[in-house]
Amino acid sequence: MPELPEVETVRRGLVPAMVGHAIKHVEQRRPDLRFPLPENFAGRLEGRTIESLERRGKYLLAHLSDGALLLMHLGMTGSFLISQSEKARGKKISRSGKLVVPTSRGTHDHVVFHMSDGATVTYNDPRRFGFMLLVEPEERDTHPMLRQLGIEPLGEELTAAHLAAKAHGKRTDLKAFLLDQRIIAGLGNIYVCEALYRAHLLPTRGAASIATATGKPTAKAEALVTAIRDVLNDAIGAGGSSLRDYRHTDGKLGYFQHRFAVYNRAGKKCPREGCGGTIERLVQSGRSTFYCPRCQR
DNA sequence: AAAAGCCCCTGGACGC
DNA sequence: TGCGTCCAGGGGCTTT
Repeated sequence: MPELPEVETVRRGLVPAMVGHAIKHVEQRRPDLRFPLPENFAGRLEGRTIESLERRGKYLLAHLSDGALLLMHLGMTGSFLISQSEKARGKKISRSGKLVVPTSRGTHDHVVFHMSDGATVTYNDPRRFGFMLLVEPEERDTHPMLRQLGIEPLGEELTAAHLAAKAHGKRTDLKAFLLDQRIIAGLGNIYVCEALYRAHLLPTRGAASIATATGKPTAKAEALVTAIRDVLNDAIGAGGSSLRDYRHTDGKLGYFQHRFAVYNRAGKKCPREGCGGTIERLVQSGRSTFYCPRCQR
């Protein structure tokens, strides 16, 4: 799933098709994703224009012209595909007289947005861990799904001092700390592994070890902040990672997975020049961690 | 209050 | 070819 770089890539892909355009029609093909879709979902969207599309952590927030917010999360396997409607590209009729639907309809296409400019935006999600909710404008920061979110890692709030202050006194290991969306919003299993590798820090070390006894940042906290920013920016620059069913809004793949140093590379050589170590896998709080035991301390 | 498990769901990879 | 097992980018909820 989509972590911050993938969600940001999706957001950028959706903007031309959705922002500034009205939602003409919504096809809702099942009553629920992870949660039930909102009451009268299509009716509350149709006729509204999407004024902007924001990302907050791993969430997407579409600001609608009536003030409402369409809150969307991709879960593990959610993706959007943009295509042109039959009308916009001209209906194709086969010799038998049947309408040929230009876009193949996947079995897990759950919601289809038909936009006023002729684009269709299809939400596909095999595991249905994703969700869509409608949120009142004043709930932008207080809705239960958003209230607890921590800082944006690409904003100015991510500093060594901030991280150290949050880590001070924590009993968890550093990996669980970074995965906690209440601390930093948007990091997931891949980019936490990659950031820890870049910062030369063991995922199993205590979170509090990036701070002094009084909660001040150490050099480790500085290295971690730099590593987090760099890995996220590199991944966004590469269009995110495409693992399994994850795709861009245009159906193309993201290429960052070719640059994973540790994620999913157990048994392979550490890519660092002259290291010669082997990437190992371990399980922390039920999830795979990949790291280089020679580079990371 | 914080931390650790369990669970939601589908599908792909792998072993037999 | 078929079946069983394990694993997967997340996160809410329940239990300790």
